[in-house]
Amino acid sequence: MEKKIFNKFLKERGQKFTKERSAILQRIFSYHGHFDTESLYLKIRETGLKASRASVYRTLNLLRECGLIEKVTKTEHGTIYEYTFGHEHHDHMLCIGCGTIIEFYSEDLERLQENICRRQDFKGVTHSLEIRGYCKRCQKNKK
Amino acid sequence: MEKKIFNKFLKERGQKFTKERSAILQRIFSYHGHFDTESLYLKIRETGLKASRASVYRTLNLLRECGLIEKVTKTEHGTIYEYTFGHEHHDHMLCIGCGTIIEFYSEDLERLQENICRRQDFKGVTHSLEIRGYCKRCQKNKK
DNA sequence: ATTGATATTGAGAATCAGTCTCAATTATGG
DNA sequence: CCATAATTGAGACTGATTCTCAATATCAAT
Ligand SMILES: [Mn+2]
Ligand SMILES: [Mn+2]
Ligand SMILES: [Zn+2]
Ligand SMILES: [Zn+2]
Repeated sequence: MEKKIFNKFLKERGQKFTKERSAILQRIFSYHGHFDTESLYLKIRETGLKASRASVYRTLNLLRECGLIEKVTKTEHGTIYEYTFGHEHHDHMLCIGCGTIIEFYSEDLERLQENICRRQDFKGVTHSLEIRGYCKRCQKNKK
Repeated sequence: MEKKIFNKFLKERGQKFTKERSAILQRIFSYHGHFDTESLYLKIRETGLKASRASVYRTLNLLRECGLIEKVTKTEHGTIYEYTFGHEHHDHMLCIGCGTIIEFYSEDLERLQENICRRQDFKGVTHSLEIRGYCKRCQKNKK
């Protein structure tokens, strides 16, 4: 399914659906969640498939333009992406203690943001809300 | 006022309030808003004061720890900070067209976020909400 | 004011994610 | 199969940020 979408996207731009791009897409699809560029690159090597770092970076940009993945956040160690096709929009809590990412979605929150944009004559396209703090477990460990 | 705070912060850690740190703080204070590291560095040179890039980076980190400034966002061209002391908390809309930053604050939004955290047993410390889209002017220009 | 212990500075080296180069290779429509 | 244009990958490059370390500045105690 996602292959079809990517293929169509590439065709429309006169670009090619190569082995490397296929390998990258396949691996990302296997995550069904968050991943960073370097892990992705290493995972691909591990599994015998091949694609250079350059191709991984290039393909991630294509997949983003195509709408299959999104940047979640930039850490000191690189950009974190997530596979979004077939996943509902959501925002993130990030535990400062252990790095855990909690996903959440609130209809009220989304609606409220739309109202705020309207009030400012701003046409919102995307947004990212990241709440940093301590997860349940890390709160306990601190005591 | 902000000098006093920074000074106290440094003393408590056995650190020194040097000419360079003073120059950097002074310049930041003159912005009363958003700024990026490189502009800050250049501005300091322009005005005859002196501080190396290394000192600017080091001092920005200190000021952040001290709570006088905050990171707003990371762009491809570097980190953007803002002076927060004496300014109320707010979030940002970022125009994809022209780069304009609009600040906004919503009591409802803040309260809603707190509720969401509570529901997940998450202890929120900070958050950043960035809405990307098109400002009033850029919406017009597109037509 | 002098001293001494400690923190800071700055020039340039180092780091590191991400991008670019370009010659060799591959996909694709006909 | 062919021709053409896109892609690949190794390694060079970029640009922001951090690190190194010898020279210098700060400051509390004398
Ligand atoms: Mn997610
Ligand atoms: Mn602001
Ligand atoms: Zn945690
Ligand atoms: Zn605009």
